[in-house]
Amino acid sequence: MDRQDRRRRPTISDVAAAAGVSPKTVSRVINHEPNVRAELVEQVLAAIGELGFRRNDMASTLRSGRQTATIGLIIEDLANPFYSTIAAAVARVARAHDTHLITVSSEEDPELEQRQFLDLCQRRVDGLIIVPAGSDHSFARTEVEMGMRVVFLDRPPSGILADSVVIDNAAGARAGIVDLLDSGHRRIGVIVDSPAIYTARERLAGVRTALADAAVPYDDSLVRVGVADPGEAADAVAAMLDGDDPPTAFFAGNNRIAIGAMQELYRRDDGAALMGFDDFELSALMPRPLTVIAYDVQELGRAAADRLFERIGGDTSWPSELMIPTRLVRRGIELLKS
Amino acid sequence: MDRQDRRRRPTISDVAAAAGVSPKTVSRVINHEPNVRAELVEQVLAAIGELGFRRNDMASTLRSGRQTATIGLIIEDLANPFYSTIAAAVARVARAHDTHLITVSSEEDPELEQRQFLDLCQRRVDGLIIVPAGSDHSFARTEVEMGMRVVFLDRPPSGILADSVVIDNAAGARAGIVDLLDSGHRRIGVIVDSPAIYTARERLAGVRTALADAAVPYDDSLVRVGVADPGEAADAVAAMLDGDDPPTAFFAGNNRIAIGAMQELYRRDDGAALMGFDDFELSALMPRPLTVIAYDVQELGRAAADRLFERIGGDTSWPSELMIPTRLVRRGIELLKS
DNA sequence: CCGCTCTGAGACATCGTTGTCAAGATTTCG
DNA sequence: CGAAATCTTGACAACGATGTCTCAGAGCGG
Repeated sequence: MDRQDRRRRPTISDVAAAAGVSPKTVSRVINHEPNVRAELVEQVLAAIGELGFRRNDMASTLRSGRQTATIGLIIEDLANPFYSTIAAAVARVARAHDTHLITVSSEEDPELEQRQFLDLCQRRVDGLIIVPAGSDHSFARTEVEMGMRVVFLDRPPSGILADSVVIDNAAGARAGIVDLLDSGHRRIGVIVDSPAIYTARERLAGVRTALADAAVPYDDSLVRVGVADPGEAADAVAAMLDGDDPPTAFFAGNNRIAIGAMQELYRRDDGAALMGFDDFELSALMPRPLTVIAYDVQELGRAAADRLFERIGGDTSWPSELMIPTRLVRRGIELLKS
Repeated sequence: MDRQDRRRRPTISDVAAAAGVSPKTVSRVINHEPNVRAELVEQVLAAIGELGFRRNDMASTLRSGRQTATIGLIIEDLANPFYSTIAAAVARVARAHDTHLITVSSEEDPELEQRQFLDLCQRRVDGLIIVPAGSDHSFARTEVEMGMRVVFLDRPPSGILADSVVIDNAAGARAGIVDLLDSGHRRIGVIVDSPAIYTARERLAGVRTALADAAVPYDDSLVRVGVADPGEAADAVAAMLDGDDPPTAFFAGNNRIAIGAMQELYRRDDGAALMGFDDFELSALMPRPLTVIAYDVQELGRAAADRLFERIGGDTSWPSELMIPTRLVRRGIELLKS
């Protein structure tokens, strides 16, 4: 058996010839158009089976001007559970619309993000969901003007007017702080990521609102921004605990920070309360159970995909920003007193 | 601002008109073909920028007969970390080949799997990686004959001759049993999934080989097949422990079984040794650390993608079956003596 | 100054499919 | 029974891009 001799793929014309009809009639049959004699339908179907014909979707799309039934998703890294959960949710919605999903990773590189975006536009996807890596998306403007639908996920767009679906970061952070205040804490150490990051900014804003509402003074020595990894978070916790009038509770602005903070508290066997933001796989299994501001990651992806398909379906209303609510998940804070 | 008036997407002819050249010349410019006067190149590029032209890849592919620079991946469920890890690995390889990846879920439904497969063929992807859900893939034969490259992942194909990349299940299971035997265990309870499943079959075969090599009789009362979930696994463990001459060690054929077995042993505070197959996120954090036969899931995806791109690159050699080795990861079995 | 090669540019056909239109065949119904 | 309505079918062009071919003009040797 010679594995080289691959038959040429039969075209609609080959089928037509085999069935003794015109190409157009074959087209009618494969598209289930009415008004074809039953006998001819049989012949055509037989020829299709015989030859193993399969319509070339690209040619079909080109000619008919129909949608490509493909959408794109640009995320930072598919190996990250946060993003793979989103991808799965988007894929599920896409399938419900008989649409395929092309997922690409931007690897947090704004330049790559832009290349991937334009690439997918060249493929004429019907729409794009993008978790922004860069901070300027004006490059997308031309495409949007020419009909590309774009939904921004987890972070709002900049330099362009478009739909977005984000978590209600401010409200979540606020609720977390309020909960700590309700437990009687007055000195709360706040550790967040760089304010260059949208989510960090929003969460810090929520913290300030909660403190202001409770008339608790905002103490700069109890706030540390720009913390990027667990190690730095641990250091920040240590520094605050070693200061005068140390905090009795900590608010960790994301899960990496929560892990670092937890480690330091655990190491010192310090009983301070800890509130995290972002739930994660292992949070229930940390050395001490961790109470967090959680949200439904699937919902995030689903909502963005739903919005995108509304657009694809013809919705031309003004761009909207949809906020996914957060909820406080309490996990045995009492254990922290041990 | 009227959000309805989306400009028609400019075509190569529009650019040609704007630049005062022929469409072919525009084509030459965007494809970096030689022999175009520098002055004209400038004009064309200016017109492209002006109009926001972006080549229609579908039309380009259709005419030139080039590849679509897209591959497909059919998995069971993207939300499952095993599959998302594979998807990420495949995507990485694809990107290195400037190729996009369409990932679809078969949801373990053989019929859906077939539909998805044919769908992707219609899109003329350059190749497909498939984690088989069904047990007969002869439907793929026609496509393969007509040039579609297909690589089977994690399970070999049936009803068709094609490349596959699988884990060395038999050798892994064998190594696990040998390890238990070396620790002095002679009565080993074996619990595996349904033999209808390739991996379960292979693993059981590996177990038998190891026992035979060590001249340990194969005791039917110590083997339970067709165990599908943790609950059943726990029951199986219980039944064996309650029997005459109970096992001193257990071999769990997959991670769900390991979890169930672990729960039952923990519940009874039974000190029997436990060996799992498949590593998983939490295995280091189980009530007791779990020793497992592990393998590199990323490597699995990477190897399959590499094979696929070899094929796409023109390799027409006889189909191969590549085996990914396993390794034994020991995690404080001594703790089990507690 | 002639014939030659080589370069740069466009005309045209074509990839595989489908929208449009027109023509012949058939049915319907007054 | 004949005109109108309907059904079937195919010819043709076109979607947007590019491969092939042709041709005008530049450059060059003798």
